[in-house]
Amino acid sequence: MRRTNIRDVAKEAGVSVATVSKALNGYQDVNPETRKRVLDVANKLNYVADTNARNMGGKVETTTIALLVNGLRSEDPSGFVFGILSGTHYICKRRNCDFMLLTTSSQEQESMPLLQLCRQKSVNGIVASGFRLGDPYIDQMKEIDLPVALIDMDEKGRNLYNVSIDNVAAAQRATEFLLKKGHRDVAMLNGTPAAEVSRKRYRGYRLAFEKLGLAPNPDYLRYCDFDEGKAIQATLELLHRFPRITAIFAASDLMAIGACRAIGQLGMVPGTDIDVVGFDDIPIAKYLFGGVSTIQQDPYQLGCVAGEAVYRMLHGETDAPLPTVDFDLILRRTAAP
Amino acid sequence: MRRTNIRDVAKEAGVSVATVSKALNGYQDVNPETRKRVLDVANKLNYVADTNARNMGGKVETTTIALLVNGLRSEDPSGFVFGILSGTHYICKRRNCDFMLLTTSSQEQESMPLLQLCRQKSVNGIVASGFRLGDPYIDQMKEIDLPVALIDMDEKGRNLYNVSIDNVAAAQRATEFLLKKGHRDVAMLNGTPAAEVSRKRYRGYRLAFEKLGLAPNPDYLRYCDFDEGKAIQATLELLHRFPRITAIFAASDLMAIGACRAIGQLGMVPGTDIDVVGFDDIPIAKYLFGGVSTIQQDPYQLGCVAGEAVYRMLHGETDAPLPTVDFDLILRRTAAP
DNA sequence: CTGAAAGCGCTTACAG
DNA sequence: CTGAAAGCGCTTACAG
Repeated sequence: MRRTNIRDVAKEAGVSVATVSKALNGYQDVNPETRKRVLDVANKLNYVADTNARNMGGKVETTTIALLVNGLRSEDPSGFVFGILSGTHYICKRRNCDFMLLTTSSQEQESMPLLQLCRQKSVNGIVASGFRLGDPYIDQMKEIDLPVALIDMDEKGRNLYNVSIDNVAAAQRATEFLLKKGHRDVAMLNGTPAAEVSRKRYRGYRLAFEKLGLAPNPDYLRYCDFDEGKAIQATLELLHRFPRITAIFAASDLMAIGACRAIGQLGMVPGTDIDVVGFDDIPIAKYLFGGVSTIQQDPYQLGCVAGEAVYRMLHGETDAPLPTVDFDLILRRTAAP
Repeated sequence: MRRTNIRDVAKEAGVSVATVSKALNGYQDVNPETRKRVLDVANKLNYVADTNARNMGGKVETTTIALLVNGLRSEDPSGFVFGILSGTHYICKRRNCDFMLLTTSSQEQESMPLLQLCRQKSVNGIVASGFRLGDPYIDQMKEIDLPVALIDMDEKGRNLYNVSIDNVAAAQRATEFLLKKGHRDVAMLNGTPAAEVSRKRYRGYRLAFEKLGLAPNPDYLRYCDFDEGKAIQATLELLHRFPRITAIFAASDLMAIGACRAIGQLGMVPGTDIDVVGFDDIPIAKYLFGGVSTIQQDPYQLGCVAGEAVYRMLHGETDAPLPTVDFDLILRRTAAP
């Protein structure tokens, strides 16, 4: 059962393949009657031009934008990956691009250069998420000829566009809230120095203090790799060693949840005895501990902006500025006003 | 900046393009030395064969499996879509297929036939999710020449494979648990008659009664369209009209959560005054009301099995049976043993 | 073991 | 307005 091709349509319509091609592609130098006939035949025969052949034949080209995720897991409790994915996909659909999901890992990054991967998959531009400082692809993104929108990192390159909320400002806002409430001994549970967002959130935390002529106690900082279990341990240890601590700012909700659990284990109540503010507003945040106070960011919006950035770079529309992605401080039980 | 093609490699290696092609594709009738030289040159030149040309030239073809989601939203609180997606993607990666995400809606289904969509996107097989009885694509799936794995529906077709847990058995198990606890007035909050899973879950609910020589009270059934708000209303109304009801089986966790909220609004406690069992085990289920009892199913596994089914149909491997996707009854606070 | 040539299904200058 | 022909970058019988 051969797939009907342009020759079948041409024969049936009694014209040349060139005319079929032009009619189907909306060229104006085709007799309206001829066009109609061709369109009817094509429809009747259920004809759809072969994408591969199209991409080779002439100038027309379907553009494919890939979402490249580093370290994809089978679960996505924070909804972060899904949000970015659906945002990017939405833009692809609206802009008539193909959407492809590509995943990689540190190991795979070593064995296949980014450029080769993109060519093999016929990808024209990529939205990248989940990368960390030192990942091989990060360097390659700076040099590569394809447009790249990089989420939650801060790297410069010819075709590299950075997409994220203002992590410094967000962390500063969260910390300022705690300081204004009167807290002075505010600990921070951070992710990892390898994550750009961790550096920025630390800067914001620090800035909030500095604006009041204060400085955070360096002993109050712990890296927990965004892991709930590690956050529990770190919190237990912090509160034990430094009983003066009255508030904790965590660079992710999972770590904030860990902190709250630890607080509970010590017989205290988050939001009553120790204030806790997290980051992300993941779906379960509003349900736990009567509600975890947190910085809300919208991954769907990140995905949209990133996708749109890639699309525009692909089409030379670099003038119009893209919207910034906003954030919000959501106050719930674990750190009430 | 032209992309290096096979001719560049041939020239540089001092052989014909035919030889390059064979060497790169692992054909055995190539002198090992020649092969090595070609590989080295290709590597040096960062050469990657153009996928479009490859798919046209000869028999080799990269196969693309698409996940086709009907009614994709920007959020996925149940994690169901993400799970299926990552499962299907995993299989694609393992099987060396391209993974594409396609979405549709009732409206889009009307305007573009499934076959045309698949051809336009050069898709070779599809995993379909989110469809309902009466959707135009459902009928087309039965006839289409591409292999299709359809999740959570029950349709027969030449190239159509159904993937789901045994919804009847799962619903039966949940209901049996409630009956064994002594409940006799067990209400059911169902989704919609248009969803195959709703019909099956109702059958399971019914069967559990019948096995004890009983029958469920038809007045106790409500369709809430998998919506939390509607479940709240339905539960309030049910408990008001039928005070004898002591347990509720909901065909989704969101509806179970709605039921629990309604119970709370009436000054009662889920699991103490009224037992509630849900379905899905979404991420927040374990946190709400001290834990919602529910039927757990693993969407990642569904995605893997569906992807694998498509792959096998694509390669004529229809003999080896695919694993069934299992489920589990998870008992928590809202319906304790 | 190697290569010249045909062919895959399109698009697009170009000639008419 | 229409069509013959070249060309896109590959792969694969086929001949040598």
